[in-house]
Amino acid sequence: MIGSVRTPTRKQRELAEREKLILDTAQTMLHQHGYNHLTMERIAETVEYSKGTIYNHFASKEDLVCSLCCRCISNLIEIFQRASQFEGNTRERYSAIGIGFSLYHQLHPMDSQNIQTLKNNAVREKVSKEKLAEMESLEQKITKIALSIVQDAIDCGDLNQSHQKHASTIVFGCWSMHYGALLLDQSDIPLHEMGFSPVVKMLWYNANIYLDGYQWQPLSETTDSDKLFKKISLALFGEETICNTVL
Amino acid sequence: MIGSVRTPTRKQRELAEREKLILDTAQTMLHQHGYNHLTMERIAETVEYSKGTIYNHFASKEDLVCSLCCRCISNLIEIFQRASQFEGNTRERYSAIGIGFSLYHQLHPMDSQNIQTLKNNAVREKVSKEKLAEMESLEQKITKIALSIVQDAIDCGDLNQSHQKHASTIVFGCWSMHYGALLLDQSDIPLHEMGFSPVVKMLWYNANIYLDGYQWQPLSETTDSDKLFKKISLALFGEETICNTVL
DNA sequence: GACATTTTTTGACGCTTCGTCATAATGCTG
DNA sequence: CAGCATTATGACGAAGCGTCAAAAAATGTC
Repeated sequence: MIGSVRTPTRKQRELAEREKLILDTAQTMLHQHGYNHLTMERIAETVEYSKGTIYNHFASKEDLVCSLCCRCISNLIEIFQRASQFEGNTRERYSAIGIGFSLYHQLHPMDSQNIQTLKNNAVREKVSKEKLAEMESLEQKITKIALSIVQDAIDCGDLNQSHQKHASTIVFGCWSMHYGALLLDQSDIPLHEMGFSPVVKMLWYNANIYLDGYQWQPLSETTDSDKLFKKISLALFGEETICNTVL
Repeated sequence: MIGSVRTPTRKQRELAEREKLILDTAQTMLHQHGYNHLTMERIAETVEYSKGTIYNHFASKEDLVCSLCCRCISNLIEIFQRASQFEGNTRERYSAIGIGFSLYHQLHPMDSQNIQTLKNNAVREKVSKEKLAEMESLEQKITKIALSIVQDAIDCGDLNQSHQKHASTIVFGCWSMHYGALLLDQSDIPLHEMGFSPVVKMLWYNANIYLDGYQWQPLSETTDSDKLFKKISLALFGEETICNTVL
């Protein structure tokens, strides 16, 4: 085990590479043919290793999918980090997180479905303790980013001091609202037919109302919301996003 | 096919009874041993019919689970109907829906998980078109109840006329917030360890803030929220609920 | 380079479960 | 009760998961 910690040995690099290959392959298969068509056999065939080798990397099919899920959450975390560093007041920075979440799911619906898959009990039951812990620690990172912005807002007076004890409740409110909206969007409920507007749009509107409810300054009345939305999404995702996003 | 429409024949009654028996059995097994331990074989054994007979009732395992889910949603609809008839102003009636939702999931977490199971793609993919349509039509009923209260509020002035065009957005906001909160609660994320309050409590608080954001009269400042919560939960679920519910 | 030892890979195999369908059992009618 | 129609049965084929003894490759030693 020479140099096993300091620098990755050639072997370790090869292993990591293969793991990536397996994950990439699985992701593609998942995207193209759905969960039920994703089998360990087929993955093995495609990456040209045997099933046993795949099982050297992942304890079960569910573990593999959980790893995919972790990658997706990591991507989301990067967006959250960019968002929290958005140049603007605390309300804008907090909004940036919401928009980041919302647009990530619009731009990468498949990733978003992966994450959702791991909420299912049947799947979850079969994931190893370790992988599950890995995923949960990632999820906690996300809330920490959000919470730190709320704290900034309280510290600088954009949010009234009296809300100090509700800081985590504010985070939970936005989190649940966004998460729920995403899931409703993802499920086959025909929202449009039922008279609902596009989800990204409703979310942006509702998040503003909600933060106004907390009197988080500056209130949305005093702001050009549409312009702000565009500015933030540009900052987070760059030019091409704007074209694809309806608001 | 004599009398097949007018009165249910003995045969039809027997069929319906057996269907109920199968569903009850499946539900119990699901509650006690989880999704992965629920097999058609085991259900058949327990109800003392053969597998083939089970398949005469349900096209697939997923169809069966979807039927379970429909029963759960029906239960929820009943609660929503009671809530919408709560004696009080429009804001209280709307709140009653939210509380009904929230407490239903607290009191029947297993039912709530059943519903959630059907959001999973792997499961959904295998449900027959018909069953899926049945479920979606139930889900639409729920939103209609909510929407009608929002409309009442606009008509009577509790909500400003200017929100007319956002009526469905208000419904969506509450729906997503509650739905998301429930799912976060259900997943194994250790909310308490992470510093969050009990979900029912946070939901009630956040829903009030959200509706305040829309200026839905009377605002929560002018109300004893705790008392209202207890009054509504008593009206919806009766005495025993109060003991089990922390707020 | 030849041989021994350790590590990794392989795919055949056992097991579980789904869903089907030919056959058996049961019910109904004249 | 005989013949037809409906319903129930469980053996069976197919698919997929995860294992493990054996084969192959890599590594170490002289």
